Amino acid sequence: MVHSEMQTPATDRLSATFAALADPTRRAILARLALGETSVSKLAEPFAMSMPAVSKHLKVLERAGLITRGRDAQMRPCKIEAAPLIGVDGWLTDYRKLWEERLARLDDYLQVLKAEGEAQQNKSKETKRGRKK
Amino acid sequence: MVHSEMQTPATDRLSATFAALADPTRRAILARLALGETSVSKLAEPFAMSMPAVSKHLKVLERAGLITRGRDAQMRPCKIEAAPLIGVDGWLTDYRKLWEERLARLDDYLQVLKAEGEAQQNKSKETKRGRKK
DNA sequence: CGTGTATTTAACCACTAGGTTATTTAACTA
DNA sequence: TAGTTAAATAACCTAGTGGTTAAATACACG
Repeated sequence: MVHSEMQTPATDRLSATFAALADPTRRAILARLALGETSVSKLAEPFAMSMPAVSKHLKVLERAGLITRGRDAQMRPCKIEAAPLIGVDGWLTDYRKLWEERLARLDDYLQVLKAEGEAQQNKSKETKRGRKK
Repeated sequence: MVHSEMQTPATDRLSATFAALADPTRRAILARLALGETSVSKLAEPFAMSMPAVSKHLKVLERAGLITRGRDAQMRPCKIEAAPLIGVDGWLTDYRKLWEERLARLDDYLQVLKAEGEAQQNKSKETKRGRKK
């Protein structure tokens, strides 16, 4: 029962998107591309790294669907694609209430204190440790 | 001549957040924690992996600030933290116009977005050759 | 043709990431 | 004191990532 099976690290779309965005160089490239299509050389200019390194970053972005590449003579103009970002936005939607609720609670703090006995939320409340706040 | 200088992999906050979110197991853990605090064992239950593996995932989430851990007897209840997600939301804001413009132009694009969600479409329409400038 | 330009690919290296099993720490319980 | 439970740490393995330099590919032009 050894570990003869290794799983693919990030095959799904969302994982690929997040992984691609997890690098500051790639995010800078996207920021540049948000202004318009550009060649690879132009993209590489601001960075203190070799062209092959940039080329690899572009490949990661392309495989994540965050950019597409065309052809203009020797140049391969890169264009940003919004679809994966929409995916991130959608994923984030499920968690927005997390901080929006918290802000709302700050506003209604007095009422919360008042309505302490009112049991509207029946989430896991069984761990009764004396946690004073 | 040699390459004895290695760049920081992902020290900044946003990179750490994206890197933490780039794993389906960790996103599942976050989804579970969005419902309320839970112990590590409870978190590990749905996954076909060992506890140390889950523990490592939790450490990644913690270092990204996405969770905090308390203490309740032997258990270390994990709690989701919204701050890094707000950071992602803020970063995304700069790119929202990218697809909102597009939505304004093609309003049936909404249906495409709704219909997909898992489909990886490599549409090769609109590959217009750039011709000479 | 050959030459210059733009970009990718190949081969390599150090380090990281995600998993395992085995061991250790920490806190409750009898 | 020992025993049990919850979780973390240690040591290890394999594959992936981010960078390098050197060579290969693709295209335009004289």
